[in-house]
Amino acid sequence: MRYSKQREEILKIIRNTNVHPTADWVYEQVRKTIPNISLGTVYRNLNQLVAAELILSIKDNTVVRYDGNVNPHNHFKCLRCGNVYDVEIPENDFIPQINRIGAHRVTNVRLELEGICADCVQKEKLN
Amino acid sequence: MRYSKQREEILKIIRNTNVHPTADWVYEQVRKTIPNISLGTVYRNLNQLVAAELILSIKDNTVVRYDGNVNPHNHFKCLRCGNVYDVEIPENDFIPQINRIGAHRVTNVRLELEGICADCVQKEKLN
DNA sequence: AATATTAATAGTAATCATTATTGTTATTGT
DNA sequence: ACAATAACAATAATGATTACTATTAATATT
Repeated sequence: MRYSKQREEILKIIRNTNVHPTADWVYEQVRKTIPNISLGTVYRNLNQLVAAELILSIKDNTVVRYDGNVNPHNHFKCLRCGNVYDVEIPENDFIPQINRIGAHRVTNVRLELEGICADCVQKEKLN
Repeated sequence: MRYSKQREEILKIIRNTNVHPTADWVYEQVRKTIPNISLGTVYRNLNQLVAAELILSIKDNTVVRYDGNVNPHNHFKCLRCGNVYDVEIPENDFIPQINRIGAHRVTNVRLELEGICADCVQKEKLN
């Protein structure tokens, strides 16, 4: 993978946010510094960065979101505001029980959490 | 929701399979008995059946799959053959620890499992 | 440093699952 | 039987993503 300023900028943007951006959001951001970048370039580079394991991709409904935090962790989606949060869960607590599901060999466990985030819970209390 | 033979047929098809079909698969099946049914009708009815909680929808990569089993359960996807299996997990074992993730209020926990299914493990041993 | 090689780019067209639209048909209440 | 309207078939539109093509730029080689 040879260097390009487009890819460097895209990686920097993803590492400097915690909003789990979509390709389109990244596109809007990177256009501020590289105005004539192509949306296709953003998609291609996001895929390359995922392949190189420099970022993670998470599927949210119909869109793909990206995450600069490559440490194993899970996600919590707020059903009210739509934000996606990183959550650390001590996987050891429940993974062992999961590895023997029937006769299937489990290699990958993803926990998807939904609910109301702390901010929205707070706002709810104010009403 | 008023009656239609199209919806009845779609529901029957989903209840009589365990392949977690896509909209397109359902469309091909239902065309055997209702040849001039429209793909749009299949999509609209699948959405209505999900809203009525008569079936479940599960997202698999870029497509949506449907499941006639509405009891709480999780899914295991085989990375070799692509099949999606229902798996029953005693949720009680790990859910309690999860409900207190930070200050977020968790209402929904989905566990997505991946690996090699029993059939593929078996085939692997034969080689 | 100049040149050759080819990955990466910008711009745009194509794809694919899904949803929306429109005119017609079928179900249900009166 | 008839009116009201949910559901239909057919098809157009949408939106996220990928593919294509000619051009540009990063790295290797002389």
